[in-house]
Amino acid sequence: MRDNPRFSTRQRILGAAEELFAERGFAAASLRQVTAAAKVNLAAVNYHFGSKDNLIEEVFRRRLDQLSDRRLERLAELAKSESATLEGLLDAFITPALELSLDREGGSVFMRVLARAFAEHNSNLRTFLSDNYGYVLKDFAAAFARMLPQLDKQELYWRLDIAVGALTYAMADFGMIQRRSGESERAHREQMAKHLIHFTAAGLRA
Amino acid sequence: MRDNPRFSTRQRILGAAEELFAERGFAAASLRQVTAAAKVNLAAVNYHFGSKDNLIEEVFRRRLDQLSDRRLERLAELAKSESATLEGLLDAFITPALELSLDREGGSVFMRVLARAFAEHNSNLRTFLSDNYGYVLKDFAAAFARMLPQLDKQELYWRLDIAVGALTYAMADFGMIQRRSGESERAHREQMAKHLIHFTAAGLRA
DNA sequence: TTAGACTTCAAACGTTTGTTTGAAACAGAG
DNA sequence: CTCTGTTTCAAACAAACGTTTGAAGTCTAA
Repeated sequence: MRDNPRFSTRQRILGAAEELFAERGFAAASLRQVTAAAKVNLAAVNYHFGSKDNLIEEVFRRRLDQLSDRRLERLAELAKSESATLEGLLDAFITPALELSLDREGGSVFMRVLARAFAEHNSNLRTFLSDNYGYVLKDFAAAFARMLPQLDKQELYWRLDIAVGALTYAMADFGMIQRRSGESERAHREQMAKHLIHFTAAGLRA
Repeated sequence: MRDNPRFSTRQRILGAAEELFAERGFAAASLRQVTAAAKVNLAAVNYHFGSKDNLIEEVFRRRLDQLSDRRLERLAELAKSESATLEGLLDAFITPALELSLDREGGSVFMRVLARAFAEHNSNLRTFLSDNYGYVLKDFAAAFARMLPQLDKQELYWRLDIAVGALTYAMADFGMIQRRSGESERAHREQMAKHLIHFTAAGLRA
């Protein structure tokens, strides 16, 4: 999609920006690199998005609106059913991210962009993410609290913090484990999600 | 130390660079910002380090040489004693990092720089770190393999990957948990290490 | 076919970047 | 003191940055 003429200028810029932000970071990826990769004119960024900062926010918005909705849908389904487990709750959080990362049009790359947002101590970006998507984490935290009543608030928050770290790091593919040759991207990601759920569930319950 | 005249120009630059790299990233922190914070002349960076890239490597070298040595010392002590546990092994890895992060001269900031190195897909940097400090992770991985003989190689590597993610994220203080008012930095960090060991040990054993 | 809005384009704007330069200031040894 | 090597300094370099401009091109509806 990065440079496919059948997509609009807007979409091509978003796709190229996402890839370059994941690869080089927000500051190091220049608009000239982005527009060259997207095969559009340099001025198109400021015409369609107003500024580089707005472009960065749009890159997040395009994916996070859908991701947040899917996560909350799964959480709502879980709340209705009587037989919710800790693994099910983790699955509700992880599977939408897994599906996004398997999206044919560059979804996997976005998870790296998202992890970069944690590394950046950029307060504008953190405020934007917290203001617009913080309620998702809040809802999940409440569900975890109900699932693990034996843990006091402090203890729970410590463990959720650690779990989010493991999830973020793994979904961004920062680790050392490479996809085995002959194994599909999908199979690799599903393996990862499986191990992630198993590991974090044990850590949360311990 | 950042601008304390009793330290050498070289040390002041390293200190200021470490802080700004942690705060803004390697690309976004400019040499002019670094030299201004260190209260030294702009040209001093190229005089003492040759280039910005060399400066970045030196920021890592200054801390990682010591950190790696301490970790391997603890690992060697553990290998001698007969009563090694999984928690002890995790402690051998984490405690040196904890001590570094409590170092009065900006050690805590360095853990954020280290976490940024994971987020950066910069291949020069990754090669530098892997070439110079990869043997530490290798030695620890072998020790974990001995400690968890019931896990096959694939399973073990998945879990270690996830554990390293949790550790990296937590030690870099990327999470949401804030130090409670009235609690010392040391007490906060020690709490974190305790939870980290408990959580990861459960995940590895699960 | 023409009017009007929307989109693309090459070129230029003023800043800021990493790096280099050559002279000035400093240190310790003879 | 003078000499010598080391360190600091202000100034300048070309290159790259985000952004703005006004004209050229494209499309739709009348």
